[in-house]
Amino acid sequence: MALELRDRDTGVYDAYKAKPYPPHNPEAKARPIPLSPCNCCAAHKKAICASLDGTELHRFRKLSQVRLVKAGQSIYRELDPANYLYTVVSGEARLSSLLNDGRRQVTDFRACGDKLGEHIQGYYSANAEAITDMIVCQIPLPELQARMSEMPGLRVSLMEKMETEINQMRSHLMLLGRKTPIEKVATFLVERAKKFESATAENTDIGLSMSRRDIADYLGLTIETVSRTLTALKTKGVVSIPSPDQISVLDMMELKYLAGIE
Amino acid sequence: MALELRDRDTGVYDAYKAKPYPPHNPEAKARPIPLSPCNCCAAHKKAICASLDGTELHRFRKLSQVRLVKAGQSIYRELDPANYLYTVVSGEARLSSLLNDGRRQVTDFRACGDKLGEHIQGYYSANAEAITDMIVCQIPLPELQARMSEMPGLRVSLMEKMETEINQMRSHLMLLGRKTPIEKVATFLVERAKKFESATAENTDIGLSMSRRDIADYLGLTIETVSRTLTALKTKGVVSIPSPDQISVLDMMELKYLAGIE
DNA sequence: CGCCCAGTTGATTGAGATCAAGAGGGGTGG
DNA sequence: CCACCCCTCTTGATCTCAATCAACTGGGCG
Repeated sequence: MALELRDRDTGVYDAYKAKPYPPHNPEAKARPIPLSPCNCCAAHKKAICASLDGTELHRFRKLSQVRLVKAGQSIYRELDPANYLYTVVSGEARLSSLLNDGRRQVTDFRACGDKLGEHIQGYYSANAEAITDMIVCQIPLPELQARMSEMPGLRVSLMEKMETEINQMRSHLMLLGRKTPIEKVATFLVERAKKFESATAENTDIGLSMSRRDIADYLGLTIETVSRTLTALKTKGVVSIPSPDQISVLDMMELKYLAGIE
Repeated sequence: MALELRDRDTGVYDAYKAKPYPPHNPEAKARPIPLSPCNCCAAHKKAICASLDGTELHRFRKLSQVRLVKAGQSIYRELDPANYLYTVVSGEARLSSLLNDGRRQVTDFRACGDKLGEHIQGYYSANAEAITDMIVCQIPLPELQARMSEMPGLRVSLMEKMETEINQMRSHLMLLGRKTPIEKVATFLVERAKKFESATAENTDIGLSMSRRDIADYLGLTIETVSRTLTALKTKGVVSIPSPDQISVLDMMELKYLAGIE
């Protein structure tokens, strides 16, 4: 019968065992940075602290710490005690979960203004790793709780972030469950172009800070399929690929069509 | 080349076109029910209103309406203006999204005490349909907003619901992106057993209110694969299937193992 | 200079989708 | 009450596309 209850120890996913993801390195994970005011922070306007002003912001700033995380380092791991809520100031992070045998699902990429630190019952519910050098701003969770009681706006803006997150996850579920590889890759490129379009004036160049493996694990594909699909898009004249981490969209309409615009 | 940019109009998903999902029926969608106190509501302890007491609860009750929705009817549709937040009192609902060509992703099933009504910028972000006869409690969103400002506990418990939701969605992403059909079905059964175990004393009977198509669209599979996988589990002696909507778990340890306990 | 690793490309395989047919069960109407 | 239909679920046969296996390329770095 085609559909057997295959033993999961038979090495189906040997590729993952052969090349494990880099180990956790808690000591080296973060470097403190001197205090500087929030209102000149690159992430301030997009982050939860945007809802604060004047003295509130100042008090909030004193509770938080800015840290540098180098590319490849872990910010926190699944099942670590959750001590902080993080805001990405610069750089990009990858959120992921693992199965016992090493299969990985990347659940999101987080950039400037995004938060990090989803947790459940006091423990982080995913792995967060820097995929570029990063600056993050961390605030201890107990302090945040206290601040939220005093400043309802803080809780409101955190809730809004969560609503956005839920809606993004919903389309990600659709992507993983029902889209074809071409639709997946096209959707990924369109979303990425959208996320960063405000930054770069009018060009549709997309920077990929993450590896093909990261993209594959985000889209529920293999690296080979991601690579082949990008080549197919290039062949069709929809994109050009100056370098592996640089995609230039030549035909955004077509790309959106291929993405299956919802 | 195997990986072509296939035209999405070529009828790949004809099965969906041939049997469209039932149309929306806004008039018949809900029937008001006489007022009764919240503290005898089946969902009260699990729902967001659990954080209220005494006069607060009474005021809250007067703002909300209880309605009966028959199996198969729509509660709201994606892109409808979002007017209410719902709490499921009894029965079960299905949340889903559609692609243009009819492919469907079921994002969640909601039962007693769960909320309904995720929205973005004033519009519902998914379809909610009753899969059994249901009783739901609806509160107008503007009223809820106002109440939340006065009663912070309400906002806190709504946030907690959202956190739970995000964590469930994360494991759903892992399931859709990286799990095999057996793992998907086993996970679904384990989760379902967990969700309803408190209700039924000690037996591990699982009631399936939803069709095979619903399960397939939830797990990112076809109905055939769901059916075959259930049969495989039965053949292996892990479950018995007294009737299509009734699963009895004979070996919960094995089922959890097959689910790839995260 | 040559190693190493990420990415690409090619060949083959196999799991799950698709296509097709049969079984069971509930509801309706004669 | 039974016969028929309809619809869902199951089971079987076949096919296809993405995974797997494998080889090659090129750029960065010691």
